[in-house]
Amino acid sequence: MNKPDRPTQGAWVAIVTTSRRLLETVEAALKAAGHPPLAWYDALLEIEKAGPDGLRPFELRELLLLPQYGTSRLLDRMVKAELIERQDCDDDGRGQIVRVSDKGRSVRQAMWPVYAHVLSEEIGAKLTTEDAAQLVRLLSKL
Amino acid sequence: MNKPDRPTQGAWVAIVTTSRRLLETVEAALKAAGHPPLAWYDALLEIEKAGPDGLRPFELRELLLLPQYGTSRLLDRMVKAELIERQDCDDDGRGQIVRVSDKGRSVRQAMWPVYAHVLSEEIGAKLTTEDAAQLVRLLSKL
DNA sequence: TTTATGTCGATGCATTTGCATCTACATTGA
DNA sequence: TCAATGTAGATGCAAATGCATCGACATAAA
Repeated sequence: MNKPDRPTQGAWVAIVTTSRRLLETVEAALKAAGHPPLAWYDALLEIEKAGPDGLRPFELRELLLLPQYGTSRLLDRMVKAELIERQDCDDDGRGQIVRVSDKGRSVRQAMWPVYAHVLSEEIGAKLTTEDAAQLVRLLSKL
Repeated sequence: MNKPDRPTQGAWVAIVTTSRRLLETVEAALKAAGHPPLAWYDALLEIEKAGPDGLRPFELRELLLLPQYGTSRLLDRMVKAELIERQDCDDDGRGQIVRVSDKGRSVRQAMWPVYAHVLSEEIGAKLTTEDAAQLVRLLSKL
């Protein structure tokens, strides 16, 4: 039961506060532009990447690391917003297939510039390429 | 409206996923040990640091970067759990003073080993002191 | 003083999350 | 084939969060 040393605590605080601040900035920018939250972007992206065959909700859950009920309800809302379509699965009577709609595609496209802009300003402008690579290297140890 | 480059996106993903995973680990450990969530720890720590004079809710809000209503309700719950005491402020008729109770102190003390253990295992064991310092240096640019 | 404006903190209401559990189908194995 | 067990996804209910607004007091300006 070791106590974390000072540098460890410093790293922890830096990670948590930085990530929280950046997330809030992104969410605020999306909301200000009248877009859905970031989670919808992530979901739309994965569903889009899955192509015309669509994606099973449990696959999305694994990709986004969401709880099962969270996934179910996220999909509910996105269906209601007509960004995706849910269809019963042929192969598996328990399951479903989820696909993006045209509207979903265009919403995701519209979100990207807003999202990208924040990332450029908040990260791209503040880290050199080497900094960013170094940061990834360090974080990937965790 | 620059597009973020690859390293920038990589850094973003690394920050967000790492921080989420670590936070979930900490929260899960606290819950498994029958303790309150991490936010309570942070609040208790700040209130304790404020000493016998206590702390004004708006000061806590600034320290923890919480929304105003979030602070108000966090304090509600902590008062109900008898970890802190709320008292009307003499100087300022609108305000209050918040202080830790003995129970609050002991709960925070009990939380710390659980918290510390996760930090040691998940960060301390995986980063050298130099890594941690470097990480802090990079994140503090953001 | 009075009045306007600002700040502190609470709260009603809608939305979201968390937890536990449920239903329906699938798979294993006797 | 039929029980037993496992997996996909939904959902009722409680708790937490977000948003807007309010009431009470403070402060500045007339």
